[in-house]
Amino acid sequence: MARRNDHTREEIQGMAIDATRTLIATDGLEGVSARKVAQKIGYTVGTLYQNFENIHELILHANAFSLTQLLAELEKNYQSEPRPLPRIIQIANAYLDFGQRHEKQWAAIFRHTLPRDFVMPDWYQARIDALFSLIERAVRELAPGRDKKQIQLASRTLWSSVHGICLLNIGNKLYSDNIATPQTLMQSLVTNYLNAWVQEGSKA
Amino acid sequence: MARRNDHTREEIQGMAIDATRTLIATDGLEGVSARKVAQKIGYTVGTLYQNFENIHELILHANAFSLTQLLAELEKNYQSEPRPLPRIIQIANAYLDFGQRHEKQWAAIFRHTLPRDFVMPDWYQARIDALFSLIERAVRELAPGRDKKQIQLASRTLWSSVHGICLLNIGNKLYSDNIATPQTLMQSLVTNYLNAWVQEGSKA
DNA sequence: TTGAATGGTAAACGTTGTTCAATTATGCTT
DNA sequence: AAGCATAATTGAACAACGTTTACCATTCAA
Repeated sequence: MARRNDHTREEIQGMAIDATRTLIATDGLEGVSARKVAQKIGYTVGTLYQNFENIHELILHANAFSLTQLLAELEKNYQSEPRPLPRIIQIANAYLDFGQRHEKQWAAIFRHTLPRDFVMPDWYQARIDALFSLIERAVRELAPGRDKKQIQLASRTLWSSVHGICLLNIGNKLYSDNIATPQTLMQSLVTNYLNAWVQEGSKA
Repeated sequence: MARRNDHTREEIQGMAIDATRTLIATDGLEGVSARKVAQKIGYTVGTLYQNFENIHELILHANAFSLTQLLAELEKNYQSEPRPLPRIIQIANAYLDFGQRHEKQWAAIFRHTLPRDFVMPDWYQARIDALFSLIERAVRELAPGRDKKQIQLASRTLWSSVHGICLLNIGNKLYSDNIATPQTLMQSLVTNYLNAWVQEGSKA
């Protein structure tokens, strides 16, 4: 039954990635398995393993797709707000919002652990870097005077923190007290941190 | 061969938890399996499953142990420094330090995902709460005038952020640029955030 | 038309979590 | 002391997992 549907190698890969994405979206990362993906695209596992090194590569492709989506949404928020500080707040909230709307996908990105010997592909690392450079760009416009090292430091600090808030928001969906919404935490973090950081810079 | 070594139920449980802890310490969370734990304590899987509901309960016990260790170290740093702000910085650094010294254990705590139907036991949640209440206590002493809601908000924000920095530090052990150490990020976060937060409070 | 190369399958291997009937050792009763 | 009930322990089994590979079928080139 070879070449049954005359699917290109690229087509099969695309179908597999799509199938993986929907599996993640419905059942989370744990719901993904080679056999399920294969069955979803009408092939067998063997075929899958001729198109992907292993299942991690497949998941990485699915996650890269989510990262691209995420990046696009953040970029949109970047452009819709010219004032530096509100812009950063907006981006942080968009990040939070994406995590809430696509909880499974977001979790899949950051919970997926690849084996020790697996080297992260360049095309994947590039997407991570793009995320960091977006926020770095926004921070730079907030304080154009600071040197590169300082801006890097601040953006990494800020983004790690933003990420931490998202993480705890998803993990424990608690905060049963309906006052402290994740948005409130985010607001508190970004404004306080950046206000002090800008002040510290103008003092020197 | 029943009751081979006359081990109490409690003894077997303790042995299993210990074995799980060392497995985590050496091979990480992925290195844990029911059969490996059973073999390490000289029993078979069947016995293990008479002492634990499932493997998640076993891992949870191992992680609870790590949490207790962590809490003890943070508490030590709490008492060794009376000034509120340096104290918080010290606790945050101790958190970071613990994550670096016990990387596998730390990762096991926060990467372990329990199945959807699994209800987190009280004795486990209690340890998480203890962590949060420690930092809440420290923040309260920094700004005794603020009301409870505001202190809760600030400590949750702060701790989510501290956690985020730890997380990205462990995940990507990069920061190849030897300038931005995680300690530097931590310092930047805590001082800037808390300085602005204290100021914001005295203004009202 | 034959031969080589490719596409695809199905079965196998070792591992995982989990269950359970069968066996064995113990404590209690007679 | 003998027998019995109870508890502890085993080892095999099950389904699902990632991964490999021998084999078959199809296409293309010569």
